[in-house]
Formats: sequence, structure tokens, C-alpha cells
Amino acid sequence: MLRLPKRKTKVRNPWLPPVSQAYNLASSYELIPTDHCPPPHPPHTSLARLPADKTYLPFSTLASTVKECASKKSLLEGRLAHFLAVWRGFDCDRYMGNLLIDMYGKCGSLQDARSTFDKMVSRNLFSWNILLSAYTGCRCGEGALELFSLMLEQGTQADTCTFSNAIVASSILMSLLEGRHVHFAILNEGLELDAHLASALVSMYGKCGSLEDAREIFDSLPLKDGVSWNAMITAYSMHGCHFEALHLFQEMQFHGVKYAKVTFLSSLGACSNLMALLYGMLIHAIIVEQGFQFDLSISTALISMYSNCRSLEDAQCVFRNMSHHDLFSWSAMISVNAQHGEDEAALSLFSQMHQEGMKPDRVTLVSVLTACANQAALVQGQLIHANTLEFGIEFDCAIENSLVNMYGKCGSLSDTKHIFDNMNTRNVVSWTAMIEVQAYVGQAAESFKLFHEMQEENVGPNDVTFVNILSSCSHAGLIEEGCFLYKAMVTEYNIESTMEHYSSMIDLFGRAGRLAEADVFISEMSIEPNAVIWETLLSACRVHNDFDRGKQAAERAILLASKISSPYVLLSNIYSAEGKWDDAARIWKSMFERGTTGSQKPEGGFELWYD
DNA sequence: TTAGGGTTAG
Repeated sequence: MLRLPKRKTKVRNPWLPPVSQAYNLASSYELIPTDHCPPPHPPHTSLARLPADKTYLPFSTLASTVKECASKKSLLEGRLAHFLAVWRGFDCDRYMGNLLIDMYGKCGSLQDARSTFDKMVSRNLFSWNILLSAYTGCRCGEGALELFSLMLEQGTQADTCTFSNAIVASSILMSLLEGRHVHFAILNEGLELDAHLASALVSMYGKCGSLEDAREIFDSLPLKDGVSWNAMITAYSMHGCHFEALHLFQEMQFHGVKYAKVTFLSSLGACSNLMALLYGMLIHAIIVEQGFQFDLSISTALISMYSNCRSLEDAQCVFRNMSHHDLFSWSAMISVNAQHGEDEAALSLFSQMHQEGMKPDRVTLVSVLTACANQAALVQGQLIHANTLEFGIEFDCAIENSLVNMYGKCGSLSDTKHIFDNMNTRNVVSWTAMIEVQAYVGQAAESFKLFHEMQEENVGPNDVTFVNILSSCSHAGLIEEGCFLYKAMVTEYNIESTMEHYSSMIDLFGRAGRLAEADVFISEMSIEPNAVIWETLLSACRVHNDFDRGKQAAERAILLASKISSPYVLLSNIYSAEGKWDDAARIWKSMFERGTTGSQKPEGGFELWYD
């Protein structure tokens, strides 16, 4: 690490008395715990292995060592350099003190940074600013704002760097009030916004939910750099304004601003949310053009984007083309496969990951347990359950929820109950998973009991809880209870009906043969019914021999999803039941003519880009 | 000589 001048005299042992004295001195500065004896040999660092004359290092060499330790985030060597600075008496120097505070901050040791600052004989604006950025760097917003107030109290004049840090501290705390106070102070000082300060303000207002303020500052900037653009794009994506985020992405190119990794990650997130496959592919092309395609986090974001845009094949292609995989990309691909119903592939990826020596974390386990649940792969699920602690993962609510789901779907009710009953904390997902299991095995009474118990324990039901409880009513033929709960969901719990709720209600009426009521329910839906709704009605019509209504439902279902085979089959069954064999044959023929299901994507692929 | 903004992926 250090480049030292060669010494002519040989020093036998560098750790003789003078160093011990320095060590004690360092201990008195709380650099080294006082109960720690001086080491018989120097600590194992590259700095310590250097010749003895390191104890007589010139100031400039020590200063650059401290800087290097800061950039390498090497706390141990940084401490040693501090120790040597104390020994040489350089620690009283303000410049050295500032460097040391910065080093400790960058190495994440806020306590050391603070104690070095507190022991400084003389401080300047740099010292305050460096300590402030140490606080914000360690995401300690409260400490940073306290220091900011202390600084103003002591009459130190703040500059743009100080304010910039105070703004960052407010956004760490997500405190719009604090942020506005600091902004007001900046205006009061009459300071001009530089790029740093402006981006910090844009980001703070964005994080605190005041997009108008963020945009106003962004628009007022005469010269915007990449960071300002990224701050604004991130603000939009954070608040679901995905169109605006993508619009800025385009504008950025128009203004000739260079894209950065962050830009790609947030814009890919926007494409994911909008399910904008074509736009996502366009961004993928730019990523490849600018050489970002080998970045692990960008590749993982691409996998996620393609998966959300329902293009599993493209997600797999990105994964295949990665030079190596980290925990994030493995977990993403396992989760993507599980989400697309490719549970066997998810399990095989998990074992491949294991073979390659990659240890899973809790997120991986949650995904792989979902795959086990969907596959009803009890043995594999049990194996993963048994190895959880061995993977170094402690049981928490999320893992236990996945286990409840897995054992439930695998039909092992006693294991499900055992896990559920022994959980330390149960959230809405835990209760909902348990209600689903009971609904699945047809125990409506049990699911109602759980529904009441969860509320007694102050856990409110969510939209998914209602999907399961309604499905439980439907399976048990409890029409009135189902209608009552649906009404309560909308009026008392203020939960908006989703397509799943509507589908459950149609199923509820349909199973009971109350087809006219189901029809009325569909006509009163607040959203346009999709193919699943019509198909649910169609199956009920087939069971209860209401052929005319069934034909109408089938027509609607086919109109909305012409490539799904089930409505054709059901309609042809209706015609067969009526003895209309020609019509039945006509439907079969049109089903084959129209082809099968599959996602549509533009011609050509990007496999070639990676060659 | 020393400091500051965007942290996004499962």
C-alpha cells in the first residue's frame, strides 16, 4: 500500500518500545480498546508488513495512506494509519484530522469519525462538512441533522455542501418538514443552487412525495447533469408515474445527457410496471449499445422486466447470456420461473445454484418454497425446510408464511397447523395463507373462524384475504354469507373489488345455479369483465344446462381471448349436449384454426447482441 | 491538500 524510501540502516524489530508508546497513546485516544494488550507482532495488514521505518513516515505519505484507506474502505489499515499519525504527532493537524474523519466515515465507523472530530483542537468548515457527510453516508439522518443544528448554533457559516448534506439527511428521514426547513434556510442565505444541491432537493422532494416541488426545481435548473435527470426519473418511478419516468428517459437522450446504470434500472422498472415490452426491448438495445449488458444488476432488472411483460423466454435468454450469476440473479430467475408456473424449472435452477456452491438467502427460499407448493413437491419442501438453518437462515414471518403455503398445498394439514400455531408473529399474509389452506380443503367453518380470529388479533384482512374467504363460501355453497362478506368488503373495509373478487362471486352464484343473478352481477361490475369472468359463467351454464346463456358467455370469452381453448371446448360441449353435432364440429374446427395460447412479441430476438 | 447529489436488481 505504501511506497517508502529505502533506508540504509536496518531496524531489527519495529514493534519495540517507541511503537508500544505510540500504541498506548493511541489507546488513550480510544483508537484501540484499553483492555487490548500491545500486539507481539504487527497486525496482519499490508501496511504492517512494511519495514520498520514506517513509524517515521512523512506527513504526506501518511495523508495519502489515510486517503487510500478511505477509498478502499479498509478500516483496519485506516486505524493503523491513525495510530501512526498519533505516534508522529500529526493527529493535531487539522488537515490530517479531516482526512481521518472522512476515512472513518467511508469505512462505516461513525463512532470513530465522531470521536476524532470531538478531539480536534481546531475545526474548520471542512471538518463539519466531512462529518456531516459521514453521517449521511452511514444513513444516519437524525445524527446529521443534530450536527447541522449544532453547527449553526456555534455560529459556523454553512455553505452549499453543508446544506446539500442536510437535505440528504431530511430525505433519509423521509421528512418533508425538515427538508422544507433546510430549503427555506438555503433561500434565506441567498445561495445559488449548484448541481449537487439541486439534485439533493429534487431527490428529497421526490422521496417525500412532493413531486410538484421536485419538478419545479428540476425545471428551474439551467444546466442539468446526469444526476439531476436520474433523481427526477427515480422520483417519478417511486410514485408510480411510470409514463413520466419513461418520457424523461427519452428527453434525456434528446438533450444528449449520458445514461448511467441508475437510469437504466429505474426506466426498466417503469417498463415492468407498465408491462411495456416493446419499450423495454428498446432500452435493452440501448443498454447493449452502451456496453452495460454485462452488469449483473442491469441483467437482473432485465430478467424482471421481461418476466413482468410476460416474456419468460426473453428473461431466460438474458439469464443464459450472463457471464456469471450472483445470488440476486439466481433468485430472480427462480422466482420468475415460479411466477410463470414453471415450477420444475425453478426447482432445477435451485439445485443447479446449490451445486455451483451458491448459498441461498431468505428471498431465494421463499421463491423455491412457492415452487414446491405449486408442484405439491412435499419431499423437496421438507428437505428445504430441514436445511433452512444450515443455509444460515433464521426462521422469520416470511419464511414461515411460505412453509404454511407449501405444507398446505402439499396437503399436509398437520404440518401447516404446526407451523402456523408456533409462529411468533403472524401478519395478514400468514392469516390469509391459513384461510386459503382451509378453503382449499373445504373447511369453510375453519376459514371463517380464522377470519374472525385475525381481526381479534388486530390484523386487518386485505383484498387477497377476501378472495380466499369468498372462494371458501363458494366451495361450501354459502351464498348468503358470501354476498354479505362481499358487501362488507366494499362498504366496511373499503377494499376495491378486483377481477378475482368478481370471479369468485360469479363462481359463487354459478355453483348454486343462480345464473340470472350472476348475469346481473356481471352487468353491474365497475370494471370491464375479462375472459375469465365469462368462462366462469360459461362453466356454470354448462353444469346447469342453461345453453342460451352459455352460448352468449362463450362468445364473449372467445372475443376477449380467442387463443384460449377452454371456451371453445365448453361451447362445443353445449352444442353436443343439444345434439347439434355440426355446430360442435364447427367450434372445434375454429379452435384449431385460431391456434393456441402464447405471448406475442415482435419478430427477431436479441440473442445475437451477445455474440 | 480535505467535503456534497441519483442506490436502482431477487
